[in-house]
Amino acid sequence: MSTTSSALVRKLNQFFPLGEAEIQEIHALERESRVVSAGTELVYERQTAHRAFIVKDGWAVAYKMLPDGGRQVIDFAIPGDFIGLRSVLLRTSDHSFAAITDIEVSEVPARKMMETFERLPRLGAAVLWAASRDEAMVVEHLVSVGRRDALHRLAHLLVELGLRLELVGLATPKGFACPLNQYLLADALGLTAIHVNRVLRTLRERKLVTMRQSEVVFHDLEGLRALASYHGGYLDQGGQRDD
Amino acid sequence: MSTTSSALVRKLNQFFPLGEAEIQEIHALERESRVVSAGTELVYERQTAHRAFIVKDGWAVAYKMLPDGGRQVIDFAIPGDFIGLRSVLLRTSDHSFAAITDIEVSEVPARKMMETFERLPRLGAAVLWAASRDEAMVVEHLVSVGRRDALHRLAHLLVELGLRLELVGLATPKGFACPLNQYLLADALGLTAIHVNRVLRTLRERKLVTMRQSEVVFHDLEGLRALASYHGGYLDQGGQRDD
DNA sequence: CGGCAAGTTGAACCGCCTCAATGACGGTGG
DNA sequence: CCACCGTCATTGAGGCGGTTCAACTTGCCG
Repeated sequence: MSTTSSALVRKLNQFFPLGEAEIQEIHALERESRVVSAGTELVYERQTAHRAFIVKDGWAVAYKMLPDGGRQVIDFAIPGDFIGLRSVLLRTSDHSFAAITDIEVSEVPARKMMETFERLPRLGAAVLWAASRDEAMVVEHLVSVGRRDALHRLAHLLVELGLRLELVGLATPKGFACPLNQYLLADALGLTAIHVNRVLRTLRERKLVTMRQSEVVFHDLEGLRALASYHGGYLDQGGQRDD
Repeated sequence: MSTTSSALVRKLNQFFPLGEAEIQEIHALERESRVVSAGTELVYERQTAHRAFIVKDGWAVAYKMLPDGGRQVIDFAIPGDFIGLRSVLLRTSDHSFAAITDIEVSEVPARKMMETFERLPRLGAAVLWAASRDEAMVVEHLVSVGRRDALHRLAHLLVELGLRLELVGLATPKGFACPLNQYLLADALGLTAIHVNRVLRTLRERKLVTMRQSEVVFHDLEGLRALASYHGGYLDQGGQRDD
C-alpha cells in the first residue's frame, strides 16, 4: 500500500483498518473532482440533494442562518470529511454549506455510494463510523456553547481542530494552518468577533496558543488541553472496539 | 388496522406509512417491557451497550456532565422515542440517559434490531428517518443555545415539545402534561433555573404560555410560535418526500 | 407537623455585547 | 507609485442579559 494522498483514506484507515480493495474504491470515488471557489454555497438549507461531497482539499463550513441575520456554525469540514453525508444516508440536509477557502471536492451521487457500501460493507461501516463521529462532535459542540465560558469554548475548539487535522496529516502538536477568521470562530462559538478577539489575546498572553495570519501555533498544548478539559475520545476512538 | 396504543407506531406511521407487517413487528419488539423508576440512569457515558430502548411511557433525558458539575441536556425522550439508538446503529453512546419520570421501556438488542431491519427494510428506513430527525433536533438545539436569547430559546423548546407530543397523541394545541422542572429546562437551554423562572413569568405575563404544576398550557400558540420563529420542518416532514 | 424538593423573588455582580474608532494589510486603479 | 478601497484585527467605554447569592414560599409526602 503506497503512502496515499487521500485525506479520507488516511482518516478512515487510522481507526478502521481498510483493505486494499476499500482503499482503491475510495480512490475511485475521488478520481474526479472539481474546485469550488471560496465563499460559494455548496448545499442550501432544506435542499434535498441526493449526493454528498468528499473534501479533498480546503475548508468548508456547515451553518444555519436565523431570521435576524445571525448565523450559527454547526461544524467545519476539513480534508477527508464528507459534506452532506446525511442527505445521502437519510433524506434532507437541514443546514447550509459554504466553501471557506477554495476547495477541491469529489461529488458522490447517493446511488453510487449505496451501491459501493453494498459491495464493500467494511467501507460502509467505516463511513458510518465517520458519520457517527461527526454527530458526536455536534453534541460536544452543544455542550461547549451551552455550558462553557468563552475561554474554554475557544480552547476546546482549537484543540479539537488540531486533533482532527493531525489525523489527516495537516497539523502537528506545534500547530496548523487555519483559514478561519474571527467572524467564523465567533459564529461557531456563539460569541461576537470582538469578544473572540479579546479571548484570543488572553490565550496568547497566557502563552497557550497564538493565532495570527492564518496560522495557529500551540505554545503549551498540554496546558491548553487541560484548560479545555479535553478528552475527545469521540475523535480518536476506533470503530473496532467492541467491549 | 386497530387504533394502536404504541406511540412509536403512531409516530412512524404518521409520516412514513407502515404496512400491517411492520406494525405487527413493532408490537412484537415492544411486547416485553419493564419499568424504570424516576431518576435511574439508563446508559452511562462512553458505555458500549449494544442495545437500545424504546420508550413506551414516561420521559427520559439525554445529557452530558462537565468536570465542574455542570450539566448540558442534549435531548428529552418522550414516548415513541428511542434511547441509545446510535449505540446500536453505530458503536458507543457518548452521553448519559436518565429517567425523568417512571418510564416503561422495551429493550431491543442490537442483533435483533439489525435482523428486523433486514427482514423489513421499510421499517429500517422509518427508524433511520427517526434517527435523522433526532439529529436535526440536536442541530436546532445548538442553534438555539448559540444564537437565541433566553426568551426565544424557551419558547422554541416549548413549541417543539408540544409538536413532538402531538405526533404521539400526548398533546393538543391547548397544551400538554410536562414533568420537566425548571432545573431540567435550565440545563437544556444553557441557563440558570432562576433565570428560567423569570423567563417563564415573562411568557405568562405576555399571555403566551403558562407552565404550572406539571402542565404546559398554551394561551396563544400562534404568538408563541412566531416568537420562537419556529418552522420545524425537521419534525413533521415525512421521509417519503423525494423531490 | 416536620422535612425536603421545587418555585419565586430581590440585589449585586460580571461576562459578553454594542457601538464606535483606529490600525494593518493587500488589491486596484489613476 | 501612491491614493483609495474593502476586509479583518484590535482596542476602549458603556450597557444589558444572565448569573450568583441569599432569602422566603409553596406543595407534597411520611
